[in-house]
Amino acid sequence: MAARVGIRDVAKAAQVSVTTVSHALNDRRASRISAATREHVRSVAEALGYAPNRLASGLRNNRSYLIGLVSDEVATTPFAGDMILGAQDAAYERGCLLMMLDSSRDDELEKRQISALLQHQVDGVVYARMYHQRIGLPAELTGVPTVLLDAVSADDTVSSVVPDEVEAARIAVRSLVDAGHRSIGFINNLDDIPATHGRLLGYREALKDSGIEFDPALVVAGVAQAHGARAAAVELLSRPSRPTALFCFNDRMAMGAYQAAGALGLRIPQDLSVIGIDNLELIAGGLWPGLTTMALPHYGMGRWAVNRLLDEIESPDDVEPVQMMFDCPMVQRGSVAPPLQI
Amino acid sequence: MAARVGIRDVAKAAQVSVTTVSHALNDRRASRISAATREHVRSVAEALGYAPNRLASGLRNNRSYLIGLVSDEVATTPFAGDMILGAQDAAYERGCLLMMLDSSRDDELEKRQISALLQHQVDGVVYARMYHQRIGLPAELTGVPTVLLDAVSADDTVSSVVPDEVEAARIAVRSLVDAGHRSIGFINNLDDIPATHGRLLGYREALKDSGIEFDPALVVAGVAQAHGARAAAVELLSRPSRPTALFCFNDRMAMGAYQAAGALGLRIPQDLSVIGIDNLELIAGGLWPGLTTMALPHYGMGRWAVNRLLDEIESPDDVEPVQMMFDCPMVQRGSVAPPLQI
DNA sequence: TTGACATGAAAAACCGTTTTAGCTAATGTG
DNA sequence: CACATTAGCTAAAACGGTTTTTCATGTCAA
Repeated sequence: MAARVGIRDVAKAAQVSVTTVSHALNDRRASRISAATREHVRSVAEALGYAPNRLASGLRNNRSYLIGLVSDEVATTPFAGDMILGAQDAAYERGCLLMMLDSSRDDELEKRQISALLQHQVDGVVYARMYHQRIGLPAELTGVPTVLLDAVSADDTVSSVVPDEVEAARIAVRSLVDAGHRSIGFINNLDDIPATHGRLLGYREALKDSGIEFDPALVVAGVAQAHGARAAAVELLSRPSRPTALFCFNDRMAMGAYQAAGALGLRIPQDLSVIGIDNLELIAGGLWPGLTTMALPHYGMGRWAVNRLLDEIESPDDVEPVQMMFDCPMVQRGSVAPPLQI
Repeated sequence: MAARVGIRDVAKAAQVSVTTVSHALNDRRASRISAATREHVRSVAEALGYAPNRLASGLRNNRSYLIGLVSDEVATTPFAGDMILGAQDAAYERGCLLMMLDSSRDDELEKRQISALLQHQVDGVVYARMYHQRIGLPAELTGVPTVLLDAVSADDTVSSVVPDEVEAARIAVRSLVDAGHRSIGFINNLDDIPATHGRLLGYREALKDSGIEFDPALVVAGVAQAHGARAAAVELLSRPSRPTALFCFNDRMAMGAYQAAGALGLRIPQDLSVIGIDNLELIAGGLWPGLTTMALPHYGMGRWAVNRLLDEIESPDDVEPVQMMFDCPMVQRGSVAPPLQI
């Protein structure tokens, strides 16, 4: 590593004091320095390839320009990348870098990892979960600027951002209604999480808005994976008067619905329309025909979380926490069509 | 944020000098301090909840305990999480934290991002690619300890780790042979990347080892996605004497093969055996029946890269770069069976 | 001519830690 | 007993920046 060039080297080369160099480069007290000197110093710094040592300036300014991203299940969650990327882009745009931490395994580990983050003097922490949930914040984070990503806090003491589950389901179901379907099945998840309840609510509201009576028999549930939906879908589609469309809790379950349809000899979308949630390219783009689905706004939520965090850090007054909801856009592929018997 | 407790506070509370505190806590010059004092200082530090400021110690030691992870396409690559997690686990075990950076978009951005990393005084950089490739290292990284992850350098100047493509393919194909198949199709990728050539080579070697003559007509190619394999598989399986098994370039292409089989009325695994590469849980676990496939060792490669990087950082002599290859274990699900006509 | 004020630049203090160089008192050696 | 060694501890000097304070000019009004 070539001996780093420091502010002293620049000062020497430019024939001025280190103070002047600092003032010339950071626009802080710009008034105290002549334009000519500033330009001179800047060109010398550029020529020398000077880059400030963030450790040193962070030490003095009590600001590291580091943000911790604490998450769970990064490895097994396909949208993790989008959330991370959104967070990272926002951080970079505002001059910060992201420090990643995955603590899926145990709370003890999470504690120690968070304290490692704090030792590195992170300016704040984005506490991310890989699916929308309601959580309590680890005690280590009290007093540290924090924003929740894809989660809400049990007590509304910190800002958070989550997708609007109800609206996503409502839009999905309405699109089926608009295509002409009147008998729409819902393959739901079994877990007791906000998405499960929110999407059921949205399903019911969309039906109500369209003047279709809610039929509990059309709602079935399974584990949130392909095989969980397969059995449920087979059951639903084998009935004498089967639904003409299925709204699935997520894309994986929609994959199971495809398999059930295939087993029963139903063509998608001619005989059966299917819509999912998640917009997992791997599945939605890989299925045949492509799956129409609601995209979860992970990238946008990641951006929002970091931006909000930096806002709160940079203006420590006005710290009223904000609970944000993001809309889920629909991504049309080829799995929705009008029902045959219309 | 409660006023942080620093080494001075500990010194004051313990009635000793800051020097003594530093010595008592870091075992460095332990000989110079009495056991009694050390214990006393430690208990006081513990009681006060003292945690050292890594920025300050990094400044002094010229060691930040930060590692940069530069990657591309994190958002769109399903294995990204595994690589990141492996890297992060290894880093954490050795007292470091990871700083993430995704520079998929453009080289100019990558340059600036890497320089941001260097300003934060990272101890080294893991330069990761999301699929096995041969690359040149960005100029900004010369002189910075670097290890390549899932990539090899054009000139062998830095250590690197990649999966053993040839061996993975050989094992996959051999397992089909062992199941009794003699006519095995290979649906390859079109891109000119090491995986494409390596897996073809492994396919040919496995056939040769088994005394089966290589038939170029059994090798077809398409874009590395489900639809790319679908057409290729339909063509291959519609021939009068069709292969009884398909080795697919990756799991997405295997998904296309499933679709082709379904369209042609072939049951998996009774009428057709399929094997993939990647072990994408989303696909391999979601398909019906489950897909037998070769797992790419992303987690292990991530760990290795960070450990190797820290080894090189911690013993700057002995910097002979190492080119490492990782084996790919087979994950059996339900897509391979003996051929019917045996 | 002198005091008030503006401007530009240098010097010093500071951030929290580690390391170097001393200092003191106790111990060992002849 | 004189002297060297060493154990145990501490003050002070880094580390590389930023911020604050101080100082040296120059300008202008009274």
